[in-house]
Amino acid sequence: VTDERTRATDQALAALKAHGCRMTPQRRAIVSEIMQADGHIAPAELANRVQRKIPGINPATVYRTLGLLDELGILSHAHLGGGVEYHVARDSDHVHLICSNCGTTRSIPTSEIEPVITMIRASHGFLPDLTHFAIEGLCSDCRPRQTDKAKGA
Amino acid sequence: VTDERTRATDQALAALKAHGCRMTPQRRAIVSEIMQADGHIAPAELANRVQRKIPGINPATVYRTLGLLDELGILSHAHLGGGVEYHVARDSDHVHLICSNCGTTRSIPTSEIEPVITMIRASHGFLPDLTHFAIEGLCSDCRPRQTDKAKGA
DNA sequence: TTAAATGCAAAGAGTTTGCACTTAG
DNA sequence: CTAAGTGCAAACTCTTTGCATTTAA
Repeated sequence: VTDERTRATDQALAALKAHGCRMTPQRRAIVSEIMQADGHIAPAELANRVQRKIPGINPATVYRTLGLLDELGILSHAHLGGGVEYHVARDSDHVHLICSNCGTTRSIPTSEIEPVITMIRASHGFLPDLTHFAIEGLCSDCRPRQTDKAKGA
Repeated sequence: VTDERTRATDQALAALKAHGCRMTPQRRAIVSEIMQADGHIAPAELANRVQRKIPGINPATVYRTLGLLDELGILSHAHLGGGVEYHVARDSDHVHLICSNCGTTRSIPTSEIEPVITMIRASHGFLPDLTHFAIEGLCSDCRPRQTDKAKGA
């Protein structure tokens, strides 16, 4: 896993370079840190983590870098429960299911809900990007059992 | 429509009263205003509207009243694109589709995506509440035509 | 060298909170 | 009367922006 992330970091830095951006220690730290993040991370939290490694770094720099990486298509952002979170763009093919009761988050690959997308597109002409917003609901542990049979009452 | 909303306002006020809350001009204005709102409204926007009618009213009062109504189950909130929005709880059986290109918002009744809910529940044991988060995507106007045939390329 | 990038500090939006004052019941 | 409700002001979180300074190339 470490290797993958190191490589992802290098690729992102290379992409920045290719775009004519300069290579600063701050950017290296920010990019490295977001690659370490497990899936997605809120900007403020990322700023905290980076600051632990590069004490002097300013939140504004983190925000600017995130925005830049988003524009370049290296990162994407999604609206999860607690606000916006960033993630590696190529890792965006999964949907977040958040349990409104216990707060547990699960990810499922977009492919598994492909039929959902097809269905909404067919009936409403709308092509949903289900990765952009989380889906809240009740996980199997928190869901009352009878829901299987009687969903109404 | 006016009648319906007047009645909804009265019902909400009655519910507050039944809960032992006092009836103040501020509350009357806030409840009335949210019933006038078309579907859902952001707290800050609601505060603005109410302030136009009761000039002296304070945003804090609006936020407190919204929280109260949410706790009582009269209102619910959903995470749409621009943050949290409140709506009448009993009007929550629709899903918001937001076009990421033109910003247009459409609502579709939950019943129309019932199969989606069933599907996710069946395959993942997760009972989604699709009304709680918006679904972003491309509307029929903004969606490239070829998407109908070749969705990959 | 020199334009890009950073740090800083201020501003901003949206929301929450403590506390004294007001007012509904 | 008296506790619930309000207004006010301050604080708070997260984020953005202008500008002087630093620094990568």
